Amino acid sequence: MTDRSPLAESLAELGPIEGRRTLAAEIADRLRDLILLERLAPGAPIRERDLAEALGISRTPLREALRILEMDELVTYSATRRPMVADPDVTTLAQNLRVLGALEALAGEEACAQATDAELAALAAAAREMAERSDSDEPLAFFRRDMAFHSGIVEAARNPPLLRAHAQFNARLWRARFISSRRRLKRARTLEEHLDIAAALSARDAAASAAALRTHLGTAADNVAAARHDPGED
Amino acid sequence: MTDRSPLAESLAELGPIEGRRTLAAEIADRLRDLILLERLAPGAPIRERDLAEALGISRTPLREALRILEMDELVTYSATRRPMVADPDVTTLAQNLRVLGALEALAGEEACAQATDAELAALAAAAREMAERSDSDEPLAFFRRDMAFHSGIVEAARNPPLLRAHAQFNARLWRARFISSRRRLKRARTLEEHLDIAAALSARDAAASAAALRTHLGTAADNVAAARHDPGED
DNA sequence: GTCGATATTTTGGCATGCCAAAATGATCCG
DNA sequence: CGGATCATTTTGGCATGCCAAAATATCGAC
Repeated sequence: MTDRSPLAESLAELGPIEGRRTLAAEIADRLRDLILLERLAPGAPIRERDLAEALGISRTPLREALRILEMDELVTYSATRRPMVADPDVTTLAQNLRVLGALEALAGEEACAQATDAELAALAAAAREMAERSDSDEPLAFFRRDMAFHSGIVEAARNPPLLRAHAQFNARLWRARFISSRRRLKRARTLEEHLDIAAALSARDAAASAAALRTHLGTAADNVAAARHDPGED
Repeated sequence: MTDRSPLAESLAELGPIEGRRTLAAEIADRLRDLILLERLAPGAPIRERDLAEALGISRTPLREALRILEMDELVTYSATRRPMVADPDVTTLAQNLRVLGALEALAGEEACAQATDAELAALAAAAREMAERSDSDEPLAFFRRDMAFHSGIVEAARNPPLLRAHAQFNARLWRARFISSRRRLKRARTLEEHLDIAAALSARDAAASAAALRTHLGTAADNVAAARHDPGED
């Protein structure tokens, strides 16, 4: 590190100025996780005072966090401004899924032009590994691999705004996709499609990648719809 | 209106419960306009106290509004959390524009399936009218028609999440697109492309609509890049 | 005169408090 | 009893105040 005065140095050690985050952002992340994992049930009302106390913070940063989650559509407000955990219906989920499909298709295209060979190889390896472990993997582990594969594609596109938008829509759909993923019905198809996608990417065939991703997201939409109509099983 | 008790009625008249909005949301909208119209200059630091006072509100709702605009990427924060009006570079604008293109392409596809004949006719009429008025229109009026045409397509898709995402990205790009639109360089091409889009939509040809919108947004990207490299003129 | 240390001011983050409006519960009349 | 009315409590919205950290100004040494 560069030379600094004794005072400046001691200050630097105690208070890192880089990458500081606000409580609100931190809380938004925590709440996001709680919502995705259904520790906060969909449709459940959110009482600011209680939740703030439970989190050990005051209402001000909590309210800012709720604003963030409102933009993410993970928290909605009643007509009388009472906040609650979002609980989108099938139609809304399908609409979001189509947008996600368009975003991933674009990501696939851009990844063909922007990704390094190493990245594409890693994606291909991930798809292969998923296929091999398919039977042994626990639902959550399988699902995480699935999500990581998709996120990897978007990262490879090297388009930060796209990455953020993708993360946003992905979060909205996380729960629904996880639920439908637990029912192993179409795992085989999912895995095939992943391999198709990886192949198209490795060939740097933008059109094929986009097409493969679109049909894959279409499959996801079918799965979500099916899971909603026929809840039980797992 | 339905029968109500005298008391309930008088209360209803004074305090409309429907569609209530918060100050923060209101302020976010106002600030959005101020940013888009450059009454708040790109890159300018935002002092919460001053701005709150200027708006006649306290810092709390202003801060919540800034959170909203941060998600919209119209306000950014320095490493030390000092808020300022966003000032995206050309690369970022191009990246956002590609996302916007993907969103509009999807909107075009869905509009082909969802829009009413009347909506499509209105879009075609709008494109035609724009072409006719092309020479007489003031830059701002021309630009507003342009934006309205695009928004009309997205509305016709009847996909609320898509509509919101589109509005978000559109806002990010508003300034840049307006600036490039003022330089009338490629008005003719813009108008042609609008007619192409309208034609594809009227034919309810999803693939053609998507393709036309994509190339159109590509043109927009070129225009933005050109305007940045060669500022002056108008 | 310039650079660096230190004092001062400014700024954003968070907590607290108050208020109006909505939700809830008690009450009274039919 | 049932339903409307009124009292009570709860809740979210906003303003205010305090604090720590960053920015700026001040000063001093070389």
